[in-house]
Amino acid sequence: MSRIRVLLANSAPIGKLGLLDYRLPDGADAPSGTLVEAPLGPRTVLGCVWDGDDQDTGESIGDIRLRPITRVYPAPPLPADLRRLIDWVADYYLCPPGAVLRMAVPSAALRETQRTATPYRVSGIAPARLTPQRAQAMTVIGNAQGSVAELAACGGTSLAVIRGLIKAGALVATAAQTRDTPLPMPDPDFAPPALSVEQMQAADQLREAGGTKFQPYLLDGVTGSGKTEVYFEAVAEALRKGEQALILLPEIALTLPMLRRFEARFGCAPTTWHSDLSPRERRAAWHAIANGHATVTIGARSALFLPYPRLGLIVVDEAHEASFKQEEGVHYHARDAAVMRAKFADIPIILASATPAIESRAQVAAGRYREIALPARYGGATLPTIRAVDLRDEPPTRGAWLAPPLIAAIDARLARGEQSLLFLNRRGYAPLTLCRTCGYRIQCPHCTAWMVEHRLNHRLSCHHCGHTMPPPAACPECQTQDSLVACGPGVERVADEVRSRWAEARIAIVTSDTLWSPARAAEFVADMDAGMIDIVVGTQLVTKGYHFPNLTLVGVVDADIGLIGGDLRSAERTFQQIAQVAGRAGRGHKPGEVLIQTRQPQAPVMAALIAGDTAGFYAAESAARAEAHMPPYGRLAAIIVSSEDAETARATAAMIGKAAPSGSGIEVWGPVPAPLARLRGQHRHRLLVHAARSYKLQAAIRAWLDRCNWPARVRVTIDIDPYSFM
DNA sequence: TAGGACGGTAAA
DNA sequence: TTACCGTCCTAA
Repeated sequence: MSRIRVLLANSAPIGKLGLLDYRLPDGADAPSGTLVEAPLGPRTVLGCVWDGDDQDTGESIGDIRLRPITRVYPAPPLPADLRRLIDWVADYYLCPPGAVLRMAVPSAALRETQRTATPYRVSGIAPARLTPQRAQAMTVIGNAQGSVAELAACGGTSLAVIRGLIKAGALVATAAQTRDTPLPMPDPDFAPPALSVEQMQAADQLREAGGTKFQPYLLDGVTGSGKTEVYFEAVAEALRKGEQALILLPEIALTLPMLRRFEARFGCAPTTWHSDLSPRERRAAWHAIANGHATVTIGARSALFLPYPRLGLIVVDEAHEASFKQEEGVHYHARDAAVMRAKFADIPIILASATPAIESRAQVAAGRYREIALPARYGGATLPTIRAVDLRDEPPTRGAWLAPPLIAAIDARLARGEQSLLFLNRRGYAPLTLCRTCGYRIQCPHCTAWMVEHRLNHRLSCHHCGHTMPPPAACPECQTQDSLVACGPGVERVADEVRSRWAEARIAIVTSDTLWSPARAAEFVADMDAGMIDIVVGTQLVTKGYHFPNLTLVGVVDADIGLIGGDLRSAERTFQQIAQVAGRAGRGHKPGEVLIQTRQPQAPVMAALIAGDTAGFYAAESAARAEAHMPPYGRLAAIIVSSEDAETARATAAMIGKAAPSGSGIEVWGPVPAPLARLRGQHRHRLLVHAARSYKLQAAIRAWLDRCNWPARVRVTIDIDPYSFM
C-alpha cells in the first residue's frame, strides 16, 4: 500500500482542505503531478498528486482511514515548474491552491468527448428487404464510410433509411478513430523577415541569451518599431531547439492581426487559448499542449497555467496592460506570475511594450531585468508630432466635443484621402442620463453606478453588472414626460457629431460592442486596409496593436478622463493610453499628427506627451512613488468585505479593521465604503493595507484574518498588488 | 406531523 | 466548496 498526497481542485477557503492523503491501489503508478479522481465525502473531485513534504505529518491521518484514489487519469503529469507556480500563486495571492489547480486543468480538459460519431461501412450482407431508397443508398455509399448523418447526406436519403440498413445488418460500425488531427508545425525558417539593423541587434541579444537560464528581458520599443518581429526570432530559436514557446496577449481582440503575422512568419497558425474556446476546442488545445504536440501557444493570461512539458520561452506582449491583472476569482497578475514560471522553469522571459510599466522599469534599474531598446520606428517611419488643444482657449461649440483645431485637421485628412482616428475611452452614447425637471440621475438598481445610454441597441446598460433597461419616456422619479437628457459624450455621440459634420465621410465605431467577435475585428481591419473608412471613432480597443499605414491623424477627444479620481496609477495609465493611441498615427510613409484635447495642458502627463519626454515623465513618476513608498517601492493589498446586507458588511469590515495588525512597516487604512459601494447587489467595504517592500505582507494578512470570524454569507476578498481601486 | 429553510460541520 | 444532518418553524 502506498500513501500519496493529493491537491484537490476545489476552492475551499485558505488553509482548509488543500492537501489530503489518499491510498494508491497496489500496482498503480502515480508520480507527482499525476491527475487523479479522489473521493471526498459522498462525491469525487479532481486532484493532482502533490509533492509530499513530510514536515506537516502532524496533520496526517491514520492508514486505516485512508480512502483509495478512484481513478488515475491517463493524461501526462503536470510538470514540476507548473506545480511550483501553483504553490507560489496560492501563497503570494492568498488564494486556495485548489483554485489555481483548476486553472491548470479546466473541467473540460479531462472530460471524455461524447461526440465521437461512430463511422459505419457496408458489411456485405444484403438487407432482407431492399426498398428503392435502400438500394439507392447502398449503391451510392459503396466503399465509403462515415457517421449516420454523413452517409445519409452522401446517399441522398433520410437518416431513417440509414438507421434501417444498420438494423438490417447491411451497414456495420467500424472502430471509432480518435480524431486527433495532426497539428501543423510552425516552421522557424518558413519566412525569416528582413530586419533592420536595430531589430537584428535586439534579436541577436535575445537569441544568444536564449537557452535554459532564467533571465527576464524588457523589450522596450517605441510604437511601430517592430517588437513582434524581434521576439518572433526568439520564438524561432526555441522551436529550433525543440522547445515550446508561450506568447501571452492582454486581449483576444488583438489576437487576429497577431495570428496573421504569426502565420506569415512561421507558415501556420499557433495553438490558441482564450475564454471563447468551445469545450471541445479547449480539450483539444489542452491535450496538444500537455503532450507536447503544440509547440507555440498564443493565449490570454490563463494560458500561463497550462502544462507545457518543454517550455523554453515566455513572451508577454503589451506587458504594461492592466488587463493582465485578473480581477475576479484568483486575483493574480499574469505578467508577474509569468516571470515566476520562467524562474521555476529556468528559461528566458520577454516583456514587450512600447510603454513599460513603472514596475518593469524599476526591475531594469535594479539590475534584475535586462533592457533591450528599439528607439526608432521600423522602415524609416517617423514618430508622430503631438500637440495639445487647450479646450479652455478653443472650446467646441455647445453640445459638441470636437474643438476647431481638431475639426480643421480632420478636414485636411479628408481632403487628402487619409484616415483619422478619434479616441475616447467611453463606450455608449452618454455616460449619464439626467432629468431636467427634478435632477434625478438614472442609476443601476444593483450597483452604485449610472446607467450608460447605448443608442445602437436602444438600451440603458450598467457597465459593471450588465443590467440593461429600455430608456424610459418619462422621468422615473417625477414622471415628467420628455425631461430626460443625455449628459457627456461616449463614442456613439462623438460618431453622431462626426456624421452630422461630415455627411459624406465613411465612419466606423470601434468598441467591444461593435467588435465583439474575431470575425468582426477582421472585417474592420479589412475595411481599413481597403480604404473604405475615413474616420474611426473608438475606445481603447483601437489602441491595440493595429497597423494602418494610411492613418495619419489621431485625435484624443478627452485626455483628462483618466486623471479624474486619481488613483495610484492614473497618470501612468493616461500616459500609456495616449502614447499607445498616438502610436497608431503615421506608421507608413506619411508622417502622423496627434491632437490631444485637454483642459490641463500644463499637467505633467500632458507636458511629457507633447514634449515626447518619456524618460522625464517616468523619472518624475517613479520619484513620486518612491517618496510615498507606493508600488513598486512599497506594497499594497486591498481587503474587500461584501455582503447582500449593508449592515452585515459594515459590521464585519469594522470587526476586521479592529483586529488589524500594527507596528512598523505596516499600516491599515479603512474600512471605508468602497467607491463602488454596491456592486451586483453586494454592499462593499474596503480596507487598504500599505507595507514596506521588505514586509512579510502575506504572512501578516493570513495571521490577521485567521484571528477573525465572520458569517458565512459575507465574502472577504484579498487583492494583493491591486490595480483596481473601485 | 411532514416537509422545508437554515446553520453547523466534516471531508483523507 | 459541497453534501449531509439536526433543529426549528409552518402549514395542514
